[in-house]
Amino acid sequence: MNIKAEHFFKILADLTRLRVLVLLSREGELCVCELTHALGEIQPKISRHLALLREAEIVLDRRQGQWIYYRLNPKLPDWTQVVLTQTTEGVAKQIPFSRDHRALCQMPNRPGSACCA
Amino acid sequence: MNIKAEHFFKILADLTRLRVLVLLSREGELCVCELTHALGEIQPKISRHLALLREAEIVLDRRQGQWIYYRLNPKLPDWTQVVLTQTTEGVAKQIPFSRDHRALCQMPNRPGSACCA
DNA sequence: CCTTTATATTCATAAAACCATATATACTAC
DNA sequence: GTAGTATATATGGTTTTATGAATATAAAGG
Repeated sequence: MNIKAEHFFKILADLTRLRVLVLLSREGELCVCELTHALGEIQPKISRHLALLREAEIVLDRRQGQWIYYRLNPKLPDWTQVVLTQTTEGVAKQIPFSRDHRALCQMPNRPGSACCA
Repeated sequence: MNIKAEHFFKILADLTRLRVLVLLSREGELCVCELTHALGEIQPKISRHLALLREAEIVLDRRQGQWIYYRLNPKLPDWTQVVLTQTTEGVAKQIPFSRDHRALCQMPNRPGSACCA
């Protein structure tokens, strides 16, 4: 696959999308309602940003019943994978990224009742 | 030093700034007229983007006579350094980055008469 | 002083990005 | 079928960002 560096960074240049990517990187796969709860944002906002990530082929989605699960695209070019990994590690302990993770773990009635490590 | 991930990526999310950073990463230090020639852009445009990079503390500048030389800030956080390095390696052979480097090497009357490897 | 060269900044405009609200679609269960 | 939940998209407004053109500043050399 092919992604222009400029476009790749444009996608990362928004706090909401960055928070989504950091969470997906830590958790592997999350549905829209989990992301909405973790970030404390309204659902259309999350969906719009997920659409941008999906169009850029940075994330993949799959439907399971009424839920749609998103995950990082494993076929990203090597250098973008390193960039994403480094970014995730670099900011995971900072606000608001650490708070997002905590909120996710405390989400009630989480579909699939997944549990954060 | 302290730079927010979101802001860092906003800075990288512009093709002109990315070209400047890739060149600086390869060459170490370049003055404004070298960057202007290498990218084939008008001088105010380059200066404006350099100002943004300088304000974000991603690059440092030093005056030498009538020239002002720019270089990457060595005190960037580790993760941003890795990101920059990976980006540079990832795009160095692609257009327009490869072309910028060639244009720089072919610049006539280059101050300091530096020579690209 | 004046001229030339290098660099920075200001200004007005145009394009892009983000947002909240409202609405539409899709699935599930009855 | 209807109701409820999950997700997506469309609309209109506001803010941000990039741009070219013009102008300003600073150094060097007469």
